[in-house]
Amino acid sequence: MSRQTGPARPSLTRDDVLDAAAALVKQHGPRALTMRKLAAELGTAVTSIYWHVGNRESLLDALVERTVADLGAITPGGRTPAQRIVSVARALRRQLRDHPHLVAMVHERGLTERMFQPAAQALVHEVHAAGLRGARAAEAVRAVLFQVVGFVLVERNRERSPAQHPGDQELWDVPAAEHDPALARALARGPQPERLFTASVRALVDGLLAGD
Amino acid sequence: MSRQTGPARPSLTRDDVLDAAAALVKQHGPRALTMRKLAAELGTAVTSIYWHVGNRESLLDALVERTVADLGAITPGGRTPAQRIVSVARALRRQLRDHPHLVAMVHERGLTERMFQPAAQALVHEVHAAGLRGARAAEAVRAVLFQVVGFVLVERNRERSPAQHPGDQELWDVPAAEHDPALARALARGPQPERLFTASVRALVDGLLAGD
DNA sequence: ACCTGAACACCGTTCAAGT
DNA sequence: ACCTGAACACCGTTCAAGT
Repeated sequence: MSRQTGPARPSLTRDDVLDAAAALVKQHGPRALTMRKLAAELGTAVTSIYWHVGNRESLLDALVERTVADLGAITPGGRTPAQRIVSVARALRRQLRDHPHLVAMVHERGLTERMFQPAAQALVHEVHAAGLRGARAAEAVRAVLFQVVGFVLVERNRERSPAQHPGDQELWDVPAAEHDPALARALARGPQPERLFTASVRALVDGLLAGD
Repeated sequence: MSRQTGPARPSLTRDDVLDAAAALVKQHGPRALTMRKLAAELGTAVTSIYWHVGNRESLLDALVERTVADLGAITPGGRTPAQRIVSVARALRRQLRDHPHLVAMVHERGLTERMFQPAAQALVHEVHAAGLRGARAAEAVRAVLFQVVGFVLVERNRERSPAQHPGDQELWDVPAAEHDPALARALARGPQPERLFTASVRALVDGLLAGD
């Protein structure tokens, strides 16, 4: 249970701590990140870690901060503004899915706004290009952001607890699909997140751009 | 730190435990629900609780189960199917907001599907009335459910950590609002959840019903 | 059937002490 | 400036023992 990567280290760095913490989180999630396990992994006393990062909470803060900073830009693609908005949403979801524990951690820390700043900037631009102005435009941007983050949160959770207590089949079938076997089948099959996400965002964007 | 409600209790009941647990969660959230605090609150030994509920995890499971069961029906209102779908979404959000810790607990336990069964049934009905069939209908139902749950999750979190690290103002203003002071102001003001929610759901539903 | 205290293995964190 | 062990106050859970 000592350091497994890299050569002998002269003295412990704040970055060493962050690296080891990141590795632990990546493998077993934030709950498995224990100050004591971390110390064991680094081959130091628990209290050394406190000297470098303050405490567990600020360690996690720093970790999130660093991960967010490394995310990379979001560049829209597509011809129409609607297409480009959808592509931003998909890129954002992709980023979040690539760092499975990040969403929850960002979410718990209330850093959502900061985290989605690049995506938000892109969205502002595209929404403007689509002709929305003022409060309507702001609302559209936020609607998409909430949609994406919310979706990924729900989706991530579905994956973590794979066997929903009542299986999808048994849960849906009774009176739901009224004379519509195709609907019944689709419900029983369970959601297909990729399709569902794209369809949802597209519908939302269409609705937002259409006006009321 | 002993029992504060009701008269002397002859012997500890599983329901007593659940009641006390519910009270603790209601006041300070699930994290504050400690087996030892709970025992203190009930005036019993910690180990008695284990006899009645197994362990902390199943205690929380039971708590969620009971709360969900007590939620009450969702009855759509409005004239057009679109209006009725929006009203289901709003009713669902209302239910979730009335039990501030419920969403997160349900979410963590992967009981989302079960929890939204009543709302889902109503949605299936309305979506069908709106003319959607088969896989399209199923997708619409799920899109709305994901939208509502995701929104409430994001929203709840925003409330828990009120001061976003960079304030909304400073975060948004730089290049975002291009020659659109009203947009800049709206972004700086921060979201108005009630309005945003309604607008989002309406847009999503419009988009879903419009077809692609 | 129900309740108890003692004990175990884990936490995060502080602090005085070392180099 | 950096690292250490000891200690504190908390956890969840098990178990043998009581009534």
